[in-house]
Amino acid sequence: MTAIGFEHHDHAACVHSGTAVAAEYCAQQGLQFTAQRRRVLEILLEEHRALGAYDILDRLREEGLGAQPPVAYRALDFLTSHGFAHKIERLNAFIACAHMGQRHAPAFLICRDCGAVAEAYADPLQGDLGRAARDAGFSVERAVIEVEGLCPHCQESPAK
Amino acid sequence: MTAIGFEHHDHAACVHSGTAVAAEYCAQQGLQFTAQRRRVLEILLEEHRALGAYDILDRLREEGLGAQPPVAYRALDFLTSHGFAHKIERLNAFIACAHMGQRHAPAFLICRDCGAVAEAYADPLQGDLGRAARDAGFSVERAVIEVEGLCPHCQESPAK
DNA sequence: TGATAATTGTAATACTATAACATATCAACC
DNA sequence: GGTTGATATGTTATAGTATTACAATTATCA
Repeated sequence: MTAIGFEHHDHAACVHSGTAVAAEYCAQQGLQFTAQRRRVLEILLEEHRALGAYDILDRLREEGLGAQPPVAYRALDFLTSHGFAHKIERLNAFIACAHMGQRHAPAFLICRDCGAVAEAYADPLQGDLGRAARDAGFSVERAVIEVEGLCPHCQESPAK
Repeated sequence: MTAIGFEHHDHAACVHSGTAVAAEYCAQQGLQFTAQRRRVLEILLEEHRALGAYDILDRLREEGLGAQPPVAYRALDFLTSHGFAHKIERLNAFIACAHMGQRHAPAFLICRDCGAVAEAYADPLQGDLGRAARDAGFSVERAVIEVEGLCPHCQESPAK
């Protein structure tokens, strides 16, 4: 599995397929894929970058889909808890999942110059980290793995 | 290098040696290890857990060392930028460095039950993550690696 | 249809962090 | 020792992120 996020691609297609996968999963699991939740996922897929909860809230407000912070946070909680989106802790921001429907332990590559975020995969139980956890007798449930640096494009021509 | 944080040990000793290492390093580098900065590091070493900036600010206030948020944030910026403390992004909190004076890429094991945090080491350039970064042409400068789960103690007798 | 659970609307507030600018202190040089 | 420029501190105000609490509505299913 390779990182997704720095190369160009067909946005419309990933918005469509992303929401379709989420809708399908919700139908199977008896989850309500409501208009608000769907719209927030669409916004994340359309923007294809990490957005703050208040950026999303602004969009919802414009569209008359909700005006108060809990509206955005609830939808984001739903999406993140079911793996349709992820929170980037380093940025206090959210991004649509790039591997929708696949079980995965996400890791993120964050460009400090242009802000682009790519989603990769990294098993937290492998390598140094897994060894340290086992040595400490720590049972791993979830991992936040976020790497900062420069994306290929910004190494050549800095955005700022 | 093994994780430090879940086992008991001599606090007074680590407060003393931690500040000594920081003081020595600052002297060598021509950095000002001021009373405020020293005190914040001492507080972090004494508590030996992740503290929010405002927890620290409360302590400083009690001691008459500063009453406004920038006081705490500035000291924490100094300490984190020189490796004497680390920010735990997942918790929006700060913890004293457990490997003071050693060059290292820290990783953290966070117990979701009791809140204890252990510091481990994990080279972000190894394993899946390093491979994904290289494949994407991404140059890594810094990594946030924070694992959540249960510490050995809370696996046996949950704190909550 | 009625009971129950899940979702949404809304106001208020808590928590986290920074900008901006004035004052004070330090370090280095004359 | 005093001047100067850089660094650090004091303080006010504000920006940005997130949650609590409770009322109203909508969905689900017996």
